[in-house]
Amino acid sequence: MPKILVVEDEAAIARVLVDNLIFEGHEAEAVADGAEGLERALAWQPDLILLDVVLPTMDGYEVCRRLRAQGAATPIIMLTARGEEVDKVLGLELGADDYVTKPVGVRELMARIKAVLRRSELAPTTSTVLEFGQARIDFDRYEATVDGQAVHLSPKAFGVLHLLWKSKGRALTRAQILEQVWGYEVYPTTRTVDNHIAELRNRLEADPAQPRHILTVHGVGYRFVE
Amino acid sequence: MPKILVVEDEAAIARVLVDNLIFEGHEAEAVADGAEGLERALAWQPDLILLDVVLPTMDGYEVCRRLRAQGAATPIIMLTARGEEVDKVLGLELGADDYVTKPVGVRELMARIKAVLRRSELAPTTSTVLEFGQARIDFDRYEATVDGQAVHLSPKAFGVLHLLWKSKGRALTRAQILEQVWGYEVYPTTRTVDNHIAELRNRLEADPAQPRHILTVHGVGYRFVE
DNA sequence: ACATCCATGACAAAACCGTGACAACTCGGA
DNA sequence: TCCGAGTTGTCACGGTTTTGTCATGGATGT
Repeated sequence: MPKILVVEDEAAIARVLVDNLIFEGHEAEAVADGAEGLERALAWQPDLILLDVVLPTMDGYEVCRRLRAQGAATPIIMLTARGEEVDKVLGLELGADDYVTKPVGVRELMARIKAVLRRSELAPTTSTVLEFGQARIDFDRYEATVDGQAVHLSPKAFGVLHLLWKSKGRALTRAQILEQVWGYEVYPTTRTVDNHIAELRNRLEADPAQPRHILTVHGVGYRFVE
Repeated sequence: MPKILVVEDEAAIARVLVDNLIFEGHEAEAVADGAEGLERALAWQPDLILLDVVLPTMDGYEVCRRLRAQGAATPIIMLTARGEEVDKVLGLELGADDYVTKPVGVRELMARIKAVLRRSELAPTTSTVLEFGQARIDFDRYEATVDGQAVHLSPKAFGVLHLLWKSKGRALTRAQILEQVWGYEVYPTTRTVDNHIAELRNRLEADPAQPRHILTVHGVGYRFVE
């Protein structure tokens, strides 16, 4: 259950936010000024901070800067009024993870929160090595092995597999795969994708006729499971 | 091509909006009162709703509240007249995604629409996993399990179930189901729907003869309850 | 010039879908 | 309560669409 700290001086908005956060199954707390926000953030160690820019005692930018200076990696979503300078918020200088412009729909805000939380959970997945079954694929080195034996994969095959892996589990249409791997301009037949899928299965699956990882979703496209 | 519903009682404004939306490449429809708006929103499943606050039969706030109560996640842009009490906190609570004050430039409104649509695409889809009884269906992965055992569903079956779920609780006619899942041009017999319902019941219901979730509404169609 | 890669099209295999027929059921009226 | 019209459940069949596979020839880079 993620802990979320709301730093917001308008009581009505703070209440709405906290209520919704709790309804979404988070643990939520609100404080009304900047100094208190900083203190609470350090003491409570929330998983995410919703930080208004305009605050008494210390503005949101400053809170953000000081947190980062302390080495806190907590994701921060800034709440800015429409028309405020937004560029610097996301810059490295401040290190906020996202920002929203008020007024903002609760639904959208909740969605952003989910997105940021998910990203921060997944963050350490910097690994470029995929392993499944007997196969091992290193996308940095463009190397693949099965049972320790090197097998050759074409560049496109690497691309397709990488995309499927990044989208782990989700079914992707052939059009999506083409767009992502081939790029916008080029548009080969969707049948082309099948070819590369076949190559991957033939070279990586134990039984290419009964694939266990590179799966077909009839009428839709393909998906990958580890 | 995103579908956009305009709920606006001033015919002149509604017409301008619809014309512009169509010109921008959207599919657009207008209705002139609140109750009708709610009904159309549920039946047509638009991708975005432009919702006037002042409406006959049911005001915009109420339409918004009821939609959200039904679990609809459709993005909503509220249209308020200048000088009206724009209670943004109230709006926040109701889950509108943006506000626009009339009179508004068409260009600005179109820009907002684009922004909201883009955000809603990027937003992490509010759970694509449906669970009921012993069944679990992941619409992203096109994967279904019962008691943890994988079961196979055809693409159309996924489509039908997804629609019923989005309209949870409400009865849908076979014609509505065909329109949403199959699309405009194609019009198979309504009996075809029964087939896919049968497939769903056979594979997902504990006792297909006594369905507890995928229900028949005699003389109307089908409805789904969790 | 050579090897690799890749897009295309043709064909076979598999999955899916629509249809129609008939049985079972529902509901309202007699 | 019974009956009949209309509605829904079920099933199997055949056509259609989608996918797997392969061979061919063009493109690219060495």
